[in-house]
Amino acid sequence: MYKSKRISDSTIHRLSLYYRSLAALEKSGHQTVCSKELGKREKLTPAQVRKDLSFFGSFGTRGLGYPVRELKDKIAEILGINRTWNVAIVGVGNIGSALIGYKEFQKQGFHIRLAFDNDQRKIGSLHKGILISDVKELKPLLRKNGIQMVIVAVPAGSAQAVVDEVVEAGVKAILSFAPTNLKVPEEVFLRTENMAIELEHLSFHLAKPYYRRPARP
Amino acid sequence: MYKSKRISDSTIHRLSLYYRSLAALEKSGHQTVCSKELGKREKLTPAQVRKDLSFFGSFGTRGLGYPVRELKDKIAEILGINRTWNVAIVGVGNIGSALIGYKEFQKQGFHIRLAFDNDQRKIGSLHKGILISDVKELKPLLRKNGIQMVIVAVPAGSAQAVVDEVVEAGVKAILSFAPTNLKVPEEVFLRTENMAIELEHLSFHLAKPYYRRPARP
DNA sequence: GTGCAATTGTGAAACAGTTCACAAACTGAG
DNA sequence: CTCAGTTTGTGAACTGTTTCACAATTGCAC
Repeated sequence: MYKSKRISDSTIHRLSLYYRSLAALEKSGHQTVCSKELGKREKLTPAQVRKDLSFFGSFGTRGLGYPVRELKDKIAEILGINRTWNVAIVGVGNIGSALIGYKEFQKQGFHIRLAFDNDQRKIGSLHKGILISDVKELKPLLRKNGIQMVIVAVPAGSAQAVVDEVVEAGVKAILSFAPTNLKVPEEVFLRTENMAIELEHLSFHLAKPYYRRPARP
Repeated sequence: MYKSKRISDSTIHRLSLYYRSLAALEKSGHQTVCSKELGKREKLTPAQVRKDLSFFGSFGTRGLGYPVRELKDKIAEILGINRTWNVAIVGVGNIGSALIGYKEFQKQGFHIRLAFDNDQRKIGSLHKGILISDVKELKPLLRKNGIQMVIVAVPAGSAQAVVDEVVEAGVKAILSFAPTNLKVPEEVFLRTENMAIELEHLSFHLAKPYYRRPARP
């Protein structure tokens, strides 16, 4: 039975993985899938799959498994991707520019509606079909366009100032690519992504001598 | 005392955070820092900081704290970023292209030496100072240039084929941005990054009604 | 129908990660 | 040299997550 409880980040992350596997399964014509198969595809134990899903309800049929189409829709609902979201990007440098053109976002219903920069040479120009606005216009434009999520891709030094504006505009979800710590009020959800840290993770594993790889299941 | 043990991903991730805080502290002229201060800067408990560091040795002085410069260097050594790494990027689309120009990599000693694509219009051209090679040349060129890490930024459909080549070339660390599951042999370290999943995480938090935000410390 | 095989949903157990709490070790003042 | 004040390093306790194991259900064959 469904219980309201704190759902862990790892569970949410895995829901996204299940969603992708289910989408693939649906495409290849599967009607149902069991936790064993879904687990195999995502390198997880069947128990993990069942436990994750059980936090949100009971969607399977004993002896048979889960209905692919239905479960996929249910997860979309849980993740809030059964709808579209209005997203803005601040900072049209390397990363920001890449994200504007990133097809996967469109596909999942994340629509990039606005892009901002502080470089006069970029402001007013079209970038992959998006007009780049002056970051000075950030707050009013976010409000006016009903933006719900903002991706911050500016240098570390200017990130906090941008985030403050974004918060003031009433946006409650921010994804930052700035390699710095950011302060946001309690009610705003912030995630920070750092590509360099990902490479450092690789480097740690190559560097040894600390760490031993655990046995695979 | 230093104990060889499986180090958790979270600890490794936090080491990267400490490294950044320490670099900032060094720049601002601090000689020493205590776990309380370091924890405050990264929104972690002092105990967490001390525990993380204790996995690798004992670097502090009781009553005083940690020597900033020394600890920073030590963490660099642990993470393997006290040296340079030769990195190649496969796929010069939105993401790949952004990463080629990403300054933070250079700064941390990750040098992008090669870039590959399968688009004849891109092959042979310079992209932000890097010559784009034909992906058909992948294996020999990785070998010849002593590439130690590869970033895979190709569409989901071609990712496994690329990864197989990369593995055959003897590369032991791969960072993938392809939204798909990849198989690699036991001895190869693979991390998969997926921007869309990050946005789905935001979306989950906005969507409710599942989840209740936990109290902040 | 009945029975067999399959698979879920879920408490309980095991494991992993975090925080506590305190002895040990150091600094600096007097 | 001693003492008060700090802060580390680390077992132990705690908290959270994953895995186990099994009753409860269902599908399907006959």
